[in-house]
Amino acid sequence: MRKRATAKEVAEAAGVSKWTVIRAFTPGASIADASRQKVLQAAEALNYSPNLLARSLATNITHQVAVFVDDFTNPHKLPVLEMLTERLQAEGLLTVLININRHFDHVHALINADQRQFDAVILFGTAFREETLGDRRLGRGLPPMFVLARDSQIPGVPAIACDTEVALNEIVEYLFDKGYRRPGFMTGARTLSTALGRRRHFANCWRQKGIDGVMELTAERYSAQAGAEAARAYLSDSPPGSRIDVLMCENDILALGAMDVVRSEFGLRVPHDLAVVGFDNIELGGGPAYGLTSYEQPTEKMIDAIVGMITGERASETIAFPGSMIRRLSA
Amino acid sequence: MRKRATAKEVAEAAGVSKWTVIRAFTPGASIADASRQKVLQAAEALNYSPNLLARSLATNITHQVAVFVDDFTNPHKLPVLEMLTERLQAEGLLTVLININRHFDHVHALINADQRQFDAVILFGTAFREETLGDRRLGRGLPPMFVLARDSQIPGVPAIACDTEVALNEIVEYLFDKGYRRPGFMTGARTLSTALGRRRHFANCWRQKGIDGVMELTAERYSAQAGAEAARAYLSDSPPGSRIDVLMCENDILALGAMDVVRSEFGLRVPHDLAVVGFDNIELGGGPAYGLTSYEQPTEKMIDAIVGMITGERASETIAFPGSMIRRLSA
DNA sequence: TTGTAGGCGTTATCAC
DNA sequence: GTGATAACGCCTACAA
Repeated sequence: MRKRATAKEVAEAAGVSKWTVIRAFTPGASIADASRQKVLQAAEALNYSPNLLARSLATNITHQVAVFVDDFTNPHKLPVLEMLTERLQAEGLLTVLININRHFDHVHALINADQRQFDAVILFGTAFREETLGDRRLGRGLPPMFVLARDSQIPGVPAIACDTEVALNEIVEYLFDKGYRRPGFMTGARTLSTALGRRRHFANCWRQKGIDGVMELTAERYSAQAGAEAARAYLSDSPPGSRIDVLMCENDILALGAMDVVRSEFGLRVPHDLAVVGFDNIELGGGPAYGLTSYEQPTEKMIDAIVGMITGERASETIAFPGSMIRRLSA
Repeated sequence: MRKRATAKEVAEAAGVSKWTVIRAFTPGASIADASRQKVLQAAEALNYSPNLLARSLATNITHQVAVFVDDFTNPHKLPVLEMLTERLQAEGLLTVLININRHFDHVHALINADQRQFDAVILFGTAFREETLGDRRLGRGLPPMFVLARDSQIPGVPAIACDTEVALNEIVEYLFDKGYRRPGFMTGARTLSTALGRRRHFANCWRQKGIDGVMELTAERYSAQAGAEAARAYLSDSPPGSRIDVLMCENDILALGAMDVVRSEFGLRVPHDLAVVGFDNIELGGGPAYGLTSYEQPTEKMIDAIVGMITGERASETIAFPGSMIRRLSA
């Protein structure tokens, strides 16, 4: 059976009151050195350490942050999670990773996060409509929320993301300079607004170059396989002469799947017959097997910002940072 | 300010005692239907839901499981995390993802997990020596621990993993049948026992085939880049005639990095000049760009087992499940 | 510097 | 079926 020593027990062993024990474990509390030593010694002997659960109940601070994730197929999530957990831990915050799926939806997760008194909720690459919240109002009951690596659909919920407008401008500028004139854009279908927003913006950039009409490819999910299927469907339907000459994909994992099909199944050369561009700059896209031209999100800045907002060192507001274009051989 | 309604407030609003409110939210409690309705109505109005923090303090059950991870470079971690969180959530358990690194080591994390009263700790792909525990004894104070996807170094801590003995036998059998005779094995250096154990077992299998001596390559970490460096170092030092003819890597990500170097920098054909085998069967290894022969861990069984042990539906004991060989073109 | 009351929001258990 | 008392282990405030 699990049985932890309590402050009371330590107090008895040390011959002081339990409040003195508490003080010994409270940085900056006024306590005599002699008492502190006695307490620490007794605590050591009893293997005592404060019960953070009880502390949280009393202080209303859990030092836990929920991170909602609904897409585990993009390898890019992993390094971001690594950095995020590290920074949060450096601030004394632990990360509760919550898998949003069919059986456990946003509302469910949010109610849970509320009941557990998490200090904050991060929507990492996921979002929901304002209506989803129903009657529950932000600011009362619900923990502060933030959207990471995506735009926010919910008024009052700040989004910390890469500046996609700047990114797409830079990408299109680059592609135009390279001489590409028949662009296509592949989205992962799942979400409406974000993906469609990006696609629309991509199209706008081309329009400013005098090029109207961006071919639209739609993958079923965000995975290499889905990217492959979408590329296959497109190439099967389009005769060689009428095809796009550059395909921008919403993220790298789609791009790699598409590239597989382009090269292996249709024998096309990348970038000569069809150029491919991704987004995220995942490690495997950078190797010689793909040499994928991509765009790197300013992950570090984004995480610094969101952690600062959670700790209160920084004002909570929507903000977008510029990333950097990664030029390789695929486009 | 966050302010949640309490059972007491609901009680006043509903004109009952707070214990009746609690009963209304306790499945299977004896309460009159009329009272329950009154309570639920009042709760609805006040937006009340039970405070799980207080409940945990009183019951000594947090419904939270800590998952320790110290390597975020292997993309294979992501789908496993997805399945693990989903299964845990299905059992009403949330996952606290803890990043073990220089600034936050196992001991630190374990003390924290203890203080927060987590129901269990999963060491996912990571482990430490028994000595690390110091004086703290298992079974008293510390939450129950499990090692996932790796062997356990700690007596009393069960490991749930893929049966590497069976796996390596099958792999070597396959390679031998294919005609390979000069094997090499690449480990990620970091950990001693597990990696070295695998390498030793790999060597044993070959010895049974009458082949002594397995070339040993050592990567600095588990990443494509580290795998590439290790392969580069080896190939640079070994003249063509004396080289191994098959390279088994401890995981896919090392294998992909190695394959990049083998093909692009040294112009060798895979598998003709040098065959490559990985472990984990990550999505990107399966595409035409690599066609990596690999070995798939029985993730689902492993997770079912560990979740069963945590919930107590299953006896806690070390167990290894056989996986399945994935034959592709790289070997 | 130290001790005391009272409270945080539940649950367990017993009396009515 | 319902109410009440005593925990759970800590923290904040105030008093000594």
